[in-house]
Amino acid sequence: MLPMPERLTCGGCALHPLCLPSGLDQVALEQLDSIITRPPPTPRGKHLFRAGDPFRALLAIHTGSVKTGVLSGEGDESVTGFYLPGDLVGLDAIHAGRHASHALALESTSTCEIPFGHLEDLIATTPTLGRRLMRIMSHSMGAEAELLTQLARNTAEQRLAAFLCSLALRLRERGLPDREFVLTLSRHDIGSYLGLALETVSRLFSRFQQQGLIALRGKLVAIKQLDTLQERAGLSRASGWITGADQSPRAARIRS
Amino acid sequence: MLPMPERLTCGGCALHPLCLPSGLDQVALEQLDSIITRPPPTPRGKHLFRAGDPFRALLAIHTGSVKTGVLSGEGDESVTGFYLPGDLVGLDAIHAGRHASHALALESTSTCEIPFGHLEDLIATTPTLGRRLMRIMSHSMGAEAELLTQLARNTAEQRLAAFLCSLALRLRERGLPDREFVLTLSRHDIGSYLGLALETVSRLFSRFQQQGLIALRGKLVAIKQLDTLQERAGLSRASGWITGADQSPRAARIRS
DNA sequence: CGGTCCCTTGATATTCATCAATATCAGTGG
DNA sequence: CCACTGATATTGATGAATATCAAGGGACCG
Repeated sequence: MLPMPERLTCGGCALHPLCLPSGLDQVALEQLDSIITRPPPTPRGKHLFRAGDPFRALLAIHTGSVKTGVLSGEGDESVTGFYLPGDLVGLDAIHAGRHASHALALESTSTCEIPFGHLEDLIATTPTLGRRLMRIMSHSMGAEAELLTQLARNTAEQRLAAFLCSLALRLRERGLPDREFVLTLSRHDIGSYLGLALETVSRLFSRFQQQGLIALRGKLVAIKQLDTLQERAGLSRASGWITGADQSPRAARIRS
Repeated sequence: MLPMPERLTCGGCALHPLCLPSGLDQVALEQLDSIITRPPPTPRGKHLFRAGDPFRALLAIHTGSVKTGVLSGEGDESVTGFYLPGDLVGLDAIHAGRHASHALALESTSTCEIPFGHLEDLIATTPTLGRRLMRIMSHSMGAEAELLTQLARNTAEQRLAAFLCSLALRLRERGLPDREFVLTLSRHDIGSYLGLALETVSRLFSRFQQQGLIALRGKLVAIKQLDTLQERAGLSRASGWITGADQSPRAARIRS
């Protein structure tokens, strides 16, 4: 069985099960293929779109990674999202028909462009597709809410540990190496995403390394003890485990 | 012109322009009416649904207010959402078919129940309705992202000021009194929502009152100087205004 | 009344942002 | 190949914002 040469169809894409086409039948897949285009890859540091740009298409990450963010009055960037292959970028712009945030390639990134007008037409005749998109949006809302409680309630250590755990999980879902990978986000970006100063991120990385939870070489990270990292993230407590001594510096950050 | 007696139809509802039916034609409206039910009001302190419940229907708040939240392992509640009339609750449960959070009535609350299975059927034949729902979800995602950057980057004062401003705005959109209203969320809930201790919320309320920005009598709040409150929220800086001296205690909470 | 819940205010402790100095690395051009 | 340069990362010292601890005051309710 020789592998077929890769074709630019959703059906043949390895990310199929995670991305928009998941669960669609053959007919719907072909319709989707007919409206999707694959622009040339965006090089590292270039914008996919900017705040204020009219919203024309959803972007599915094919390879690479992307951050989204907004600029404050002084020009500081707040990182609001971090996207991996199979993720859909731009969903929050549907409402206003205009992007409220910018998106920037963290490495050379290839995307599938899904013109939204065409997608809406397709949805009108293919309800399955609409259901799929709604589910993705619902999922995305849940993930955002989870991040929100992370930021609101947890210590810096818990946030960073949770970030690493969730990243490892997402990489595994995509069939990518999940115990050793390159952090395409800088320390600064991670801090901005998690609401921490870049120095705090750096210090925590160092601490985790000293404690043998991870190994670091520049932007390359190796997860050594995912279980301990999960405990540090406070996830064990959320599920009601009894893990002996409470590891967290405070019993609870927000008193009840 | 005597007012018609209120009928249980979306077309006759004052919240029409904000809620799901916005922009629908007469036919679609009647279809929507045919699947929506209005259960008896939920009294203050009672649950609309709990975490783990199967997802059956979206709830549109008709009158009253609702908070959503999750429970940590120790039973502490994290408030994740705050809903007013015209808002749709439960969108994040579509994906999993199960509620990840609970919803609790903050006062006697009347809701419109929209069975999701029926709604999906309706959407299959009425694309306008699907578009409307997607826009609502997109809008909701944007709002969540905004809250997220608020929590990640701003001081306690900025968060609380922003909370009050956005609440006033939402009340105005709904045609409700927006300069004087009852806070149905407790100090504890507000703190949990904004990632602050209840004492900090209380202190900030006192400070705002001393400075004449608001007037407080228990849960009753009167907004005295919305413009100053907006400055405190850091919104003026985001839009690039030049307001003279920088009011914030630190130039920027996260260094660039 | 007595109890409970919610709020307010004060004193103290702690996390983490900020300031600052140095180290590392990638790219560029001599 | 090496100096130069700018971006990025690490590490230490300090201070500020805010959580925590503590005590008391109202309001509501049985």
